[in-house]
Amino acid sequence: MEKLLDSLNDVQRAAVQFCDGPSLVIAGAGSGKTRVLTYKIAYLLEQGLPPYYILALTFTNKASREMKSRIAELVGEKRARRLWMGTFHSIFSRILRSEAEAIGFQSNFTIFDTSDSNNLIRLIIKELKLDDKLYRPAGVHGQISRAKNSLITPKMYAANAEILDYDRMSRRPRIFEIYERYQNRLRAANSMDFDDLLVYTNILFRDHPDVLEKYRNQFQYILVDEYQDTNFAQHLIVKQLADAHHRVCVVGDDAQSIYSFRGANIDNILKFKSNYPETQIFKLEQNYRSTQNIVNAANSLIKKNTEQIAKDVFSENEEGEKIEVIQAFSDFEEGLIVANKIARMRLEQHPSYGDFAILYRTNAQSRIFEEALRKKNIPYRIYGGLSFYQRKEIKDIISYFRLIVNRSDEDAFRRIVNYPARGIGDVTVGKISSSAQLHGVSLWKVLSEPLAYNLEVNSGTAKKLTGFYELMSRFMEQNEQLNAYELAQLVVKESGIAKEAYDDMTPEGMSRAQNVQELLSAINEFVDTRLEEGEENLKLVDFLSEVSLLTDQDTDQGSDDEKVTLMTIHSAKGLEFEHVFVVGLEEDLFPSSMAKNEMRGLEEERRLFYVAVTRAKKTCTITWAKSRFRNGQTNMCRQSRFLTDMDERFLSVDGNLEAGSDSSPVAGGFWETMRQERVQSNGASYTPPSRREYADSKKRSSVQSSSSMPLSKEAVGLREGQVIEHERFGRGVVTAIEMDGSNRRAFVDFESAGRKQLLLKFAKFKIVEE
DNA sequence: TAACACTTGTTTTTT
DNA sequence: ACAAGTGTTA
Repeated sequence: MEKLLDSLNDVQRAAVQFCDGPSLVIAGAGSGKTRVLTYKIAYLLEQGLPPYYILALTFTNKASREMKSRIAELVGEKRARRLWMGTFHSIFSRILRSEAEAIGFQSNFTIFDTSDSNNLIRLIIKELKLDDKLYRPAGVHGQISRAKNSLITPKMYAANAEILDYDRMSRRPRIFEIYERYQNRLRAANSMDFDDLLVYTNILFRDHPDVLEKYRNQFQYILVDEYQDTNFAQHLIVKQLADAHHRVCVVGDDAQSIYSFRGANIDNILKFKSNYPETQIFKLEQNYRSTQNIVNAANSLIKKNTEQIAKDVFSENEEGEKIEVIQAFSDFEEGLIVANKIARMRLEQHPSYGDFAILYRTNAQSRIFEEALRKKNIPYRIYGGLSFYQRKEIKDIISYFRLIVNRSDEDAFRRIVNYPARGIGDVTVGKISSSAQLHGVSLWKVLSEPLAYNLEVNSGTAKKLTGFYELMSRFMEQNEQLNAYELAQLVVKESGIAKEAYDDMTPEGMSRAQNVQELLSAINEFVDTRLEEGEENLKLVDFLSEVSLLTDQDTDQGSDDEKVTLMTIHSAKGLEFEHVFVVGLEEDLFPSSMAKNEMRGLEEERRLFYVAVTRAKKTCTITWAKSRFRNGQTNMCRQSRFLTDMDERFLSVDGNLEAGSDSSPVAGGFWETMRQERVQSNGASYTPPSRREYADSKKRSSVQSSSSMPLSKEAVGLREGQVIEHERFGRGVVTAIEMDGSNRRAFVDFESAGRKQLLLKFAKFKIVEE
């Protein structure tokens, strides 16, 4: 341990060793925050505190997994595993499951994700016969979510004049009714949405002092990472748990608070000390990550914000290159410039592709970079977009699981009662639903005793319903014996999903089939790894409770891959790269048009930009485009105000930084011709493709391999003419490669299996011949 | 009831 | 441009 402490600087060490009271660690970007947290936990363990007395809360699953493995390196796997470490949502869902009865739930409650919530809200809006133009599910859900994050119950909501005024002003005065119904429906379905996990934890602690006492005693030391991103509900949970002993350490950086849209309240960190007057504050100000230039540029940027904790982040690394600011003529050219620069840097120095990251404000920007990179044969990996578990076919299967585990789950019921199609349509479901509402029971209950609830359907429909009922009942019975994987297999087979998926030979169908397969493997892996860790034979309910809190951020992490990383700035938080490109620095994009009107919003955008720049270790390049194709139109753009927020001493700008005056939108047709005629030179000149070619390149761009690239699951280097060996289909020649949304697919003539289309994301094969 | 064409909103970020 | 939701037709 001594040696361990020696590797820390003075402040870090002091922060690690201070364990007797509340502490606030203000951790500037790149200042070794995670290091302090992990060492601190190791230190606590070393002092003799048992691991299960330590509660460590993180913001993402990924962060907690990483920290866990780093702690395991320090103190051994065995002890690390017994820590209570995870996201707020996962830790408290675990606690809620074991205390479920206290708050009137069953421990197998379902967790709704955002789209589940939106669906339910849509349904309620319909039932209330409200205008769905005004009451858009996502908007209403946002409002409800905000209320929940502030621990405002439906009753409080309905009694709060200020909120009601606000709703009336936005011409949606009946949100309070929707909220109440929504909450009742969730409860009736033994379900919680994400926010409920925090709300009910608070209620649990508030109404059950004995339970609170138990966890207070258990969690002798509490650590919270990314404290600047906590919302009121989270803050209060921590406060309640820490109130007795005050042994709580929160770590964060107010300058990196970027989640207020989700209810994060920067005041939590700004006012931590007033909650605990005896708080010790540690400021980690030395940045070990970036060059001086990057740190200085970032500092000059963040200085423009008003609300913040004073700190002086500095770097003792080399001075480094200035931040290059490049203006592109169009979004298309922006992609080319970045791809070219990556290629050039690869030649001149020798960085691995994994050292590069392209960071953007919105996911929609990724595509243009994908295309540019693909043209240059640069391998890349995209994070974000729709997650595996959001795909329809996956959600459908999961819904089977949900209904098996929790028969009150109305949403799941609706989803699968006619999937695969078994002739039970909207009318029938409507009948079941109104009968269920009339009698105050679940849909499943009505289905199980149709006569008792006066369900009137014709005999044909009745037969179909019985069929579905028996099918599900069998699953429910089997669930007692079989483990998650065995049952999942059974469900896929017997429900007819397997048949439907594998019979469908369209490319979409094949991809669906592969997704189903992928899900089964995931479940298998889940059961296997848990088995290895010595846990019981896992049931479907265990898988479900884990999977509902999983996001695409967590699925495939092979970060040291030889691939350029493309992601939003939000998902880049906490990461670092040698060479970072921050792209799309234009007004109304970054800062987003949504945020620019309010001071707070604008400052948050600025912090977001700060986060982006400080991801870079060696070089940072910023680009913007004078025109951009968005929502089916090409628009002229003005350069972002953030560019002039930075001290130019740390920048190297091509052209001038004062934005041009052209801000009027330009019609697409006009712009297309411009595109063809104009050749912009930034060292790299190019001839814009004709409209036709451009469209083609989207659909049918062929990918060539660079031989040094290791063949991964995604088979980045696959190109036409190669011979591959496929797991199921054997040998075949690649005849073409196409893009299909975010998926690439290859057309292959197999020697024995004939012509097939493979989704490269999932296909398992080797390249045998060039 | 299912398949299909049509209309509409969407694009800020995610546990 | 695109996906998702809605309404219309077979």
